Amino acid sequence: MGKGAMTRERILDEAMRIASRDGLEGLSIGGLATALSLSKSGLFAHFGSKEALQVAVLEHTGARFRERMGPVEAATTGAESLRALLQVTLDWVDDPALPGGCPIMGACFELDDREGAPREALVARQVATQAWTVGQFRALAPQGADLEQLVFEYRAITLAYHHASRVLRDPSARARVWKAFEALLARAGRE
Amino acid sequence: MGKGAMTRERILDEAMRIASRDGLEGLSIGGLATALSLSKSGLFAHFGSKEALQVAVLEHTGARFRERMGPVEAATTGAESLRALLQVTLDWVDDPALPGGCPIMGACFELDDREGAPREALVARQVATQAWTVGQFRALAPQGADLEQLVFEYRAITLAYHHASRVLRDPSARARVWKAFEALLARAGRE
DNA sequence: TATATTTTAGCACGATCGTTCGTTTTGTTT
DNA sequence: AAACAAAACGAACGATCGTGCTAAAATATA
Repeated sequence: MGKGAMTRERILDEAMRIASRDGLEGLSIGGLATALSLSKSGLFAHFGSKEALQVAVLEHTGARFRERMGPVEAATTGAESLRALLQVTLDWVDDPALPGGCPIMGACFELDDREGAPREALVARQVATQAWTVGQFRALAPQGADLEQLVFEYRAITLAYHHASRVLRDPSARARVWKAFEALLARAGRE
Repeated sequence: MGKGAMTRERILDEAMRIASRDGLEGLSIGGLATALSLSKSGLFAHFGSKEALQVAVLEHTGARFRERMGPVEAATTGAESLRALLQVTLDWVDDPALPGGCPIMGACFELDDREGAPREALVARQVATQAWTVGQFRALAPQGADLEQLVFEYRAITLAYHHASRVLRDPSARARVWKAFEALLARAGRE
């Protein structure tokens, strides 16, 4: 890996951190450069535009999340996979490297009504994740089950965790998540 | 109502609209003034600071939402109340006056990690809403039920609607919401 | 080590940000 | 109609925004 690629990684790690707090729009080139002791123009040259930087941050964030999927891939059953995914997700949201929670969840509420490359990058990632999750539910639900419905409710739980934990600062947010998740699993098996 | 109060209302209606798209931070005094054909300083004088404007927008949004609660108050049972609330919420999120969805939901992911008056105003409102919803679940669930858990899952559904409808643009988002909600009601009665 | 290429820095630009000030217009009250 | 209060305006401020351009420094290649 050349030097350019290395600084690019350093930049994106810090950008991910900042975007988790301030969002992709609140992330500024100047502030990012200062935080890394780089010149604004030097940093800028790595991406060419702010929009390209935002796309890079989204992809970098997805890659960093994917690095943590070891326990999920180690699982053997659909239920185990989903349990592991949820555990990884909760830890991800609470990671100190993300002082403002998951930047992708934040981007969902920031880019939902904006057109452009960042939104497209975001949606593509969301759709891919959704497809994977559908597959996990297929492995544990009886044939004919409404798999997309189950995924809808699964994502609902993760969004509610973000809300309960970060907005309300409810200390029992994790317990609520697991209770809701097990109820969902039970319903999936029954349906 | 004096003239000052009238323009203030006009300002806040437009500010709510813009904040729904661009968030409370993306909402700018200059842009808001231009959209209303007012001078920047004249508009600014109504609030004294951007932070105060943000707080005013949050409170104004809450008031506008409360104006739509008629069907909810008309309901007689807890289940009917919650059904009506959910219906009102879905229509609210999709209202053309809010091109970017509910500004309060957006604020939840924008202010969650920021300290200050706007966050406090937001959380106070969320806590009050939560208390009201707990009361509705109490009216339909058997004694000893985990009411806070039910509210957690109720809010999960509304957050997931925002996501499915606005991010994924899933045309069956509403159907998913109602299916999840009826399942939740059934579980509440059983528990 | 000399050369070619990549990476970083410095400086400046027009635009916009939130905010302050003094003035002028508008509305209300006596 | 006169006097007062409220509201809106216009201009300017320092700061920061994203984005060019050019030169210097650092790295990779020969």
